[in-house]
Amino acid sequence: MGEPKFNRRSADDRRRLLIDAALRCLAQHGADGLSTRTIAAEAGVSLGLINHYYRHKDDLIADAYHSAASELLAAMQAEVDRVPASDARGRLSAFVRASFSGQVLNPDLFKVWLAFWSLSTRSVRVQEVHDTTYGDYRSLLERLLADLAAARGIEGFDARLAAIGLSALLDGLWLEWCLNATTFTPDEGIAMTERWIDGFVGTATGHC
Amino acid sequence: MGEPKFNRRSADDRRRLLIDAALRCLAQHGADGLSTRTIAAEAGVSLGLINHYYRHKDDLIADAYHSAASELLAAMQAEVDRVPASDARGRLSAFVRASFSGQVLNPDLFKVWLAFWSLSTRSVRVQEVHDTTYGDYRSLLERLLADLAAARGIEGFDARLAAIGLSALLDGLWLEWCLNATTFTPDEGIAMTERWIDGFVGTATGHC
DNA sequence: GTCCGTCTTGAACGTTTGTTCAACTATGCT
DNA sequence: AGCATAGTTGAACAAACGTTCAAGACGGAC
Repeated sequence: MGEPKFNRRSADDRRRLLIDAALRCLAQHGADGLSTRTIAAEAGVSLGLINHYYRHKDDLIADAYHSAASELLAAMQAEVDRVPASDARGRLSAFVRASFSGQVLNPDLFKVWLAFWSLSTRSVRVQEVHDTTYGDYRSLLERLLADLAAARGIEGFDARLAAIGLSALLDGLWLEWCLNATTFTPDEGIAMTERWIDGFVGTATGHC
Repeated sequence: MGEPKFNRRSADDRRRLLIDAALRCLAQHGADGLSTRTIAAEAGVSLGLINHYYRHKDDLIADAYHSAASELLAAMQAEVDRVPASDARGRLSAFVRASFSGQVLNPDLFKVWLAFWSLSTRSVRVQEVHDTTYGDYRSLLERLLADLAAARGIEGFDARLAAIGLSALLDGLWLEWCLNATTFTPDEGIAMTERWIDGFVGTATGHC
């Protein structure tokens, strides 16, 4: 007669439910407001279920980090792929534009990442997730930059260093904007980054 | 006869003692390991003393943020001032070198800043400290960049935007290195930043 | 030497934390 | 229909948290 007190789900469904709930909690309350009880309430399940699927809270957060980072990277890649491979410069611009879109330039997302970074200094599990996902992120940038250098016939271009510099500039602008959104506008951020790209690629061979 | 169980100190001395202890705790254990009991133990005082000088723990952290940021900025300014004002480019290089010195490029310091950033999204008190200290930081950079542009006779130079970009690049490289020190060396970071400066100042007028 | 003011102490309180586990129940199988 | 399995629950636990406050002790004033 009465409604069932709970439904049974597959392990994959449950894990996704818990991960999404954890990400919402992090976005809302930051790292300090993230407790097993908060996550359970947000997911609409009982407290004990979390420890049934994750031995420790940190394991869930590591999974959430991996999920969020993968999703973000996939979204960036999709934006890049809207531009044909023949237009190497345009693909790079698509990446930059995506980096300053409302989905990324978001104080809530910043709170989530702050929590991940904090935990990565304490948990090797999270540290590993960071290393792999950030490596993928930089690989994408490196490929885009190398393609551009190749298209312009630039030789001896250090794509690795360029990718590190560009990702640092993007991350730094993202960081500053999330900490205080009044210092500059997203458009100014885009202009600054575009200029960096042109400067770096333009002077890579030592001439103009 | 016996040693006194405690010594009385001035309010300023006590506050400094507590601030330094809090900073050491943050460097060691990060934001999560920071409790009033840990700070008290590190400072060698009783638990109650903290709440005697600071109504709330966040007030102590805000004070610690202000202290650490001021000290860091003063150290940077001192390094810059070792180069004569006539050498605008050299002063900027001194700032860059100081940014990649062992004192700054330090995972322990990173943990401290992570805690400050996390708290700044929650406490208006800490947010205010961030806004003022970061404003000072960017003002110094802006002055150095404007001096360089003036020395080179560049007109229409947007020092504000340049300072934002340079600080973002520096912060981004600092962030990446602290999260994973194997991706690039400090010297590579210096080279990248120097190149950014030359590129930005060189192309500011639109010619080579 | 004694006294007073206040700086300092540490026990105590009420929350909240992560984790455990015995009990319960939905669900597929026979 | 009933059984076995396993997904789910929520009470319980010990530990740690920030904060309060009455009691204690140092150190200067007299």
